[in-house]
Order: sequence, then structure tokens, then C-alpha cells
Amino acid sequence: MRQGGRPRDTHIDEAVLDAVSAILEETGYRTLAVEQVAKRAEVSKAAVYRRWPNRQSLVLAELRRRLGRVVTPDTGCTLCDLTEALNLFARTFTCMGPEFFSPLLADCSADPDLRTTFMETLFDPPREAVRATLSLALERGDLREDTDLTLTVDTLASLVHYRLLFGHAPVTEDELERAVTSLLSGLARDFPALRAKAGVTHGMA
Amino acid sequence: MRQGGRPRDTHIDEAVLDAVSAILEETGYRTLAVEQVAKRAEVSKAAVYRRWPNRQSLVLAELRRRLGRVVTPDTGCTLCDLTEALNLFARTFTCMGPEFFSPLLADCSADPDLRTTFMETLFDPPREAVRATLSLALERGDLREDTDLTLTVDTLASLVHYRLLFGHAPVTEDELERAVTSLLSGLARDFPALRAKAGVTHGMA
Amino acid sequence: MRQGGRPRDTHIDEAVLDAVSAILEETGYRTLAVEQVAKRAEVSKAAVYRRWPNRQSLVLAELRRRLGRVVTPDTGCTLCDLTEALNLFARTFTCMGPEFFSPLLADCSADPDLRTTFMETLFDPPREAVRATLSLALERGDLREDTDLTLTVDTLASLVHYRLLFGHAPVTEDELERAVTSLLSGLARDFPALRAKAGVTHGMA
Amino acid sequence: MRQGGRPRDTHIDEAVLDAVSAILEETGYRTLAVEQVAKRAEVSKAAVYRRWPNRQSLVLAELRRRLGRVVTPDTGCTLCDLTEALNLFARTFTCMGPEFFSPLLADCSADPDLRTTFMETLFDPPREAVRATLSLALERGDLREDTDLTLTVDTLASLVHYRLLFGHAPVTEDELERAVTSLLSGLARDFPALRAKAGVTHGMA
DNA sequence: CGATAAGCGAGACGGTACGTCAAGTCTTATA
DNA sequence: TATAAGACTTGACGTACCGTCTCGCTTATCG
Repeated sequence: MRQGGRPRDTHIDEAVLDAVSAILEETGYRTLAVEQVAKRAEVSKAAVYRRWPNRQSLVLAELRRRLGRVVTPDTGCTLCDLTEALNLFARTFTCMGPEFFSPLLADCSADPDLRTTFMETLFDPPREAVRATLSLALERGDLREDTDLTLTVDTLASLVHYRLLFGHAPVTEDELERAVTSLLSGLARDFPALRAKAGVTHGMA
Repeated sequence: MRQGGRPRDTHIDEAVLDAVSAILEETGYRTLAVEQVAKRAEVSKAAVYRRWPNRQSLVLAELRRRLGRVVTPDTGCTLCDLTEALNLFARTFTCMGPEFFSPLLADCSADPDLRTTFMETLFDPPREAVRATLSLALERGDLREDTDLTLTVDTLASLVHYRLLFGHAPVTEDELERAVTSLLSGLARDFPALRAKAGVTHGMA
Repeated sequence: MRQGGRPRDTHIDEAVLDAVSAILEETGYRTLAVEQVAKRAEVSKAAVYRRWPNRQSLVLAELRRRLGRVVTPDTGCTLCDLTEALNLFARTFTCMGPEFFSPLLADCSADPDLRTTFMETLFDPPREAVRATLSLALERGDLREDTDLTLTVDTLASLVHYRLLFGHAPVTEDELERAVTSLLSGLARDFPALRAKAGVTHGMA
Repeated sequence: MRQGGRPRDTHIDEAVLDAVSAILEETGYRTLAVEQVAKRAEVSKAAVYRRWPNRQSLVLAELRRRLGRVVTPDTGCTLCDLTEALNLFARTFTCMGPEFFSPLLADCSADPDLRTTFMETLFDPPREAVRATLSLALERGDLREDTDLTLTVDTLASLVHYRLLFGHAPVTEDELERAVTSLLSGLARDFPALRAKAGVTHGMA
């Protein structure tokens, strides 16, 4: 009862995830079948199901493996750090395979446990790096004190996700730098004037 | 042989989409099976397949139905217009069911035609409204001339999609207003200083 | 709702039972797998399961097919009729495959419905022929009036089953004739004497 | 290396057969899985397989345990002895669980060794008792000299098996007595007449 | 007494079959 | 020709046993 029994063969874990990886690469998420994974890994179906309860968990595990360590850049230069953080963020999802991310989320949404796992292992970690970078900038006094951190993280992260997901525009370093720049500098030619006008029209403070 | 034979029963189109709608609402995208749709609509499977070639098109049709007319606000107040445009954008996807959007895209991605249809019918129209709002503001001279329209549309649109998709934070009117505000005003306490510093550190222009 | 829909392809019923038959012949009951049956019949597994809910029913159906019409001999000669009836009985099970009979019963025993079907389709019909033959003999006045019909049917039928089942002794025409003869004539050299003795010893009436 | 090592725990043998027994009783032969047996006996699967090589042997062992000593009645009264022998025979299989007997045979049939074991341990012993009883009667001069012993053993034994196996009629003491009686006395009202008639019709000797 | 050899519980392993379900196509009879 | 009904092929699903195989531990007997 302790923890007896034959220990699991760790080569199998690896072989299975390798197979998942290969199939994801070759034919994508939709066609990934547990049976094929097992066959490709030269492993029995039971051995797979003993480790992961369903396809979703399987892909989740593989993507988590790809995620690896997420680092927070800290050079003292806010503009550079943010751009770099965003680049890392983008690279994370590029190398993870953005096209697996969304169907996986969709599949996970039905089952709360799965969804939680998804959020905790794939969604949160890369966001944390961006948030940490912003925190550093805030401490350094480079950002306005009323900055809403969550909103800002979302604004930056969502842009990457959005473009990767829909693929309607590229996610280059240059583009990301422009996005950071424009977010920091603001779009308005004369923001106080805009606000005043809005105040007149709408009673905004 | 133009249109001989029995004409299609238009009640069926409606009934089917209603069934799709109900199932999407109740159990989500993943569990939506054509067989169930047909049964629920009290219609034969063949009648469904005669109208739409597969599940994806079926959901696509239902979401397009929900999309309706997209309007561009134009009050002369940039701050108000943008906030309103974003609210409309959010409402569009809220009522369309944000959780169906991304898995549908994922499913459509395999087939280029389907993907194109997806982009043209569901992705572009609501974006156009935001873009038009921004164009008006630009013409009005309220935005900096070097504003990258596509990047800005993406920044705003992505935020909405992102939050709806992952559900980690709310998409209220208030939140959107703050997002617009911060985008227009900029986050930097002293942007030129940041840029100078970056220039020294990294050789940025 | 009436009875519309595509009618079942009767070739499939045949092909499946043929496949069952072939497999039973070649490798026996235990190895008969629905999947193999389907493959051999060049038919989908679903088509099989649409017709029969499980392996047992499948074999049941095939054996019933083999059973065919059971006839009652009636020549006026009791000795001959009975021998012939028993030969028919034996041939029925020989050609049906006696080795499938008992494991099938075993498999059916768990499920009451299945068991009933088994009894009604495989067990009762051949017995009826023997019983009918005995009835004729009784009417003819060839048998003692106190003959227990059920007991006699069982005595004859069981012998056949027993030998076929355990295979420890042959079931030839000759053997059956001797069995019928000995049953009709009795084994005792002097039955009344035996009975008297038993009465003395044990108080039997 | 003769007999070094830890000796087998004899409680396990018992516990396993008890579990087999219980499962046979409760859900029958088909559902008897070694895994379940082990679990129920609170014993490891390996411990079971160390003792018996497969399910069949397992059940075989349990039934052999139930068989116990088979005795041959010898009171000098043929009618009584035979009835008693048959009662013993019936009781043997009743307490052994008749419904496990035939499917077990079926399962054993694939493997010749297993089949031999089956016949030698379960089939022959109770038959021997009946045969011995008949032999005594024959020596005593109570049976006709041309009595075919094997055929008679089969006739009696098969009746019991048949009824127990198919369960379509009871196997009471009373029924068995009537069977013995009718077998000894014969069914024919006038056997010579029947034979003569058959001789005329069929040329039977 | 310590080495050796086997027994033991736990459970992983490769297989094989199970019975279910959905996708998308096809076939009939009816309207 | 559209329709409802439902059969059809295909192929994945997740489950359950089979009989074998470690693993780390326990328990006898032998040298």
C-alpha cells in the first residue's frame, strides 16, 4: 500500500509526448487520436490512459513540456524590457504551436478540471513574465502610478494571441516594438483636449 | 431543369439554426453533433446536409445570423465613439457566444475555403466598425498622424476577444473605457525620457 | 415515423451469419470476435451491432439458421420412429456444432432474456419432435399409459447431448437404436422381483 | 536450491478458491475474471498465477474441491442402490454448480491437457460410482446379461446433467426414482410385439 | 547468524476485444 | 425534386481482462 508496485517506465512518458508532438506537427490537433499516439510511441493504449485520462490532457502535457522556463527580462530599460518580454511571449506561443492552443482550450472548456489545468499550465505562466516586467517598470517609476496592471498585461498579451490565432497580420519584432511604443506614448495628439471634449459631450470626468 | 421539383421548406432552415443555437447555448460547441441538431429540429439529417456541407458551416451560419448589422458610431467625440465602438464589438461577441468563436476557427483552419468564409463573415465585419471609427477620429485630427490603424484595431479588438475567450477578467463598459483611455493617453509618465534612455542603452532611434 | 428509411440490406444479414459460421467452424466459439466477424463479412461493425446486440445473439442466430425445420417421423412403427427421431435429433446438433451449444448456453445464462431466447430457439424445437413421436406412440397404444413424457424426452435427448458434449463415446445410429431398445424393453431381468425386494428392504411401494 | 525460500501461504490457496466459489455463485462463470478473484481474495494477481496457470484451472480446482469423495452404495437392493447412486450423482453436481460444468468444459476443450484434467478430475469419478453400482447389480444377476454398461451409465448420468444444465425440469429424488424404475422396467406395453412389428416393417432383427 | 531463495502485494506492461458514438454518404418510400 | 427515416462505412472512444513482468519487502531454511 505504501507506494509499492512496479514503477512506471519513464521512457514511456517521453515516447508518448514525443509521439504527440510529432502528430501535432504533422497532421494537427484534430486528427490526434490516442490510438495513433500509442502506436507511434510503440506503447500500449493502456499505458497512455494510465498516465493521461484523455486526448486533451495528453496535448496539455506536451504543450506544457514545450513551454519550459519563462524568464523575465530586466535590463533597466523599460522600452527594451517590454519589447523583449513581448517577443518572448510571442515566441513561446509560436514554438508551442498557436494552432493547438485554441482548439485545446475549446476542448478543455467543457470540463472544469481540465480548464483549470489548462489555465494554470499554459495560460498563466507566460503572462506572469509580462506582468513581472511591467511591475519592475512601475517600481522604477517609468509608468504612471494609476496604471492598471492586469489591463495592460491583457492588452499586450491579447495582441499576440489574436494575431497568432487568426493569422491576419504578422507578429514580428518590429510590430511588437511599435505596439509597445504606441501603448506607452499614447495615440492621442492632445489627450487633455479629447477628454475635455468628451466631458462636454458626455459628462465624463 | 432550372428549379423544377419540390421547393425547399424555408421553415427547415430556421428550425435547424434554432436547434444549433440551442445546443450551442446548452452544451457548447464540442458536443454539437449534426445528428442531434437534426433530431432537435425534427428534421432529417439529409435535409441539414443538403443546406450545409458540415458542422462548421452550420455553426458559421448560426453565428452569422446572430451577427446582424454592425454600425459605426459617429458623434464627433473620439473618446465616446471609440468606447462605444468597443462596447458594440464586445456585445457582438458576447451575444454571439465567444466560446464558440475560437474552436470554430480552429475547426475551420483545416479547410482554406471554410477559413476564408469564417474570416469574411465573422471576423472582418465587426472589426470594420472599429476601424471606421478610428478613421473618423484620424480625419478629425484627434489622433497622431503616424497612427497604425491595423495595429490599433487589433489592440482594441484583441483585448475583447482575449477576455471573452479565456474568461479570466470581465469585459464591462467601465473596463473598456479605461482601456481606450489608457491607449489614447499612453502609459508612460515621461515617454520622451524613456525613449532617450532606450536610445542610449540599445541604440534605438 | 411510419416505417420510412432505407431498408436493411439483407445481404448483410446473410454475409454476417456466413462469417459467423465460418469462424465457428475454423476456430470455435471462444475466439469468435464481433470485430473479426465484421471484417470477414466485409461489413462494418456498426452494421452488425444494429442487427444483434452482442456476440451471443450473433451465434444464437447462426445456430438457429442451422437448425432449420424439425420434422416428426410417423411410420406407424414405434421402434423405428423413435430411433429415427433420435437420429434426427443427433444430426441436428451434430450439424449445428455441439461444441458451440454449451458455451453459448453458459454465456446466455447471465442474461435472462438471452437465456429465454436460447431455450426457445435452440433447445425446445428439436425436443418437440421427439415428444411428438412419443405422443404418437402413446396414442397408438404402444407405450404404457403411465409413461412420463417429459422424463422420457429428457432421457433420450440428454443421452445425445451428453455424448456430443463430452465426446467420451460415439453417437452412432446403432448406439441410438440400442438405447431406444433398452429403454423400451427395460433393463431388469425380472422387474417385479426387484420391486418386491426393494419393498422388503426399504419400504418402497 | 531445493526448497529454499519462503514457503507458500496456504491461506491464500483457500482464500482464492473461496473467492472463485463466491463469484461463481453470484455472477457465474462468464464474469469470473482472475483480476476480480484476486481482489476479492485480497491477494495479488501474481499469487494466483503462481498457483494456477489460468482461469480454467482455477475453476477446475474449485470444482474438484467441491467434488469430494464419491461413494458407491451397496445395500443389495438394486432399485435402491441405483436410485441412491443417482441421487448422489445429482447432489455432486448440484453442489458443484452444474452451470459451471459445461462452459468450463467448453473452455477446456481448446487445450488438450486441460481437457484431460477436466475429464479425469470432474467427469469420470462420479460416473465411476454409478458404473460400480450397476456392476454390482449385474453380478447379483438383477440385470439382463446383455446390458451395455457404458450406455446405461450415460443414460442415467446424462439425464441428471441435462436437467441441471438447462434447468427446464427439476432433479428431485422422486424424479430420479421414477427414471430408474422406468429404465429398469421398460416403457413398452408389449415389447416383443413392438419388435415383431418393427421386424416386419424394417427388417430389424 | 547471515546468505540465499522464494513468496508476496502492488501495479505497470503489451495485447485484444468490447460496446458506443459521431461523421458524412446513400437508399428507400412518400409528398 | 425535397423530404423523413434510417441504413451504411469508417474510425476513435474509453473500459476491462488477459497473462507477464518488475519492484521492494518479508519470511523461511541452509550453510
